[in-house]
Amino acid sequence: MYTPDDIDLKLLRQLQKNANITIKELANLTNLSNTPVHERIKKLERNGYIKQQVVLLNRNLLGKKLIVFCNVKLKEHTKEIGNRFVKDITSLKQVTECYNISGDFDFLLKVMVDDMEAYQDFVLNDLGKVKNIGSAHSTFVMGEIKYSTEIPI
Amino acid sequence: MYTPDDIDLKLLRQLQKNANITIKELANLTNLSNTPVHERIKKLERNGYIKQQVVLLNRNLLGKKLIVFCNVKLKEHTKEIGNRFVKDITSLKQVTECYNISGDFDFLLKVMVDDMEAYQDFVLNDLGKVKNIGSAHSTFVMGEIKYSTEIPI
DNA sequence: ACTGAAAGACGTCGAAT
DNA sequence: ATTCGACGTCTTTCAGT
Repeated sequence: MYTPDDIDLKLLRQLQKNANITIKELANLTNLSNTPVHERIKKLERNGYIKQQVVLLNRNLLGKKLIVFCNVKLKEHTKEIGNRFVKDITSLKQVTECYNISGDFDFLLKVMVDDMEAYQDFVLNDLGKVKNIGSAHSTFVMGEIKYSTEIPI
Repeated sequence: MYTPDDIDLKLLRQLQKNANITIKELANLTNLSNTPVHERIKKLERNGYIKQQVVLLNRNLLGKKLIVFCNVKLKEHTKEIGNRFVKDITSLKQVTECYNISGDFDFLLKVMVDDMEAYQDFVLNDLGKVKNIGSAHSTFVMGEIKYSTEIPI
């Protein structure tokens, strides 16, 4: 098992802020030359520390004005029913995040849609088709204060 | 104001899945040559549709085993107190997301830490220093079912 | 607005230390 | 494990349609 050292962590911190940065710039920041920087990044990728490289889009410009956190409780808590729910919910593209949580509810969904009408449609046509949902409670996002994909390292 | 057409949307869908894809590959997918693909991407960047290019890291490998959703209610709801809270909370690196929400609480924080001990430390030393918090309720993540940065377009 | 090709920059690899 | 240098590929630009 591979453990990143301080230089690796420095590279990861830079890359999760801006993946466009060139190897040459990273080499300057770490006082190394291209090759070791390149090899370190490849090693971090091979070992699963770097999962993916993506662009982040502006959801408002693309019409996705509404985020809703939807708390869901299942009717029963058997393994089969849980697995089925996970499979169904994962396939819904409006559900960008889903967590199994502690407390009064079983799952927390982050749902991204155009507007309130689209959310109503989501609840009726998408969530409505998912079996064994006992209850659901929606919390509406009025303002996005902070959104970061950075892991605090 | 610029509005993306179907080809632009196709490019955006690809790029938010994988920003490593080459312009040549995107050109093949859209039956275009390099130049228009390159120009379209630059235009989408200039117009703010593409905000950022980042790598996504594996939080578990980096020791961030615990995510907590923390619901916060302020003591008072004046503009000054709200602004101050936003400023304070935004500066905390463990708070990766923060939303102003409807319902019994005012804000929902997504907090990422190593473990329960680190969360206790966060609540006492970081959240504890933020003024005007009336009450806070923590929901612990037991399992991450889905996490995607993709905007559903 | 797109094609095709040319120029330049960058990622990538091998030899050497 | 790092440096240097060379090669190949991709981004980027430009003339032409």
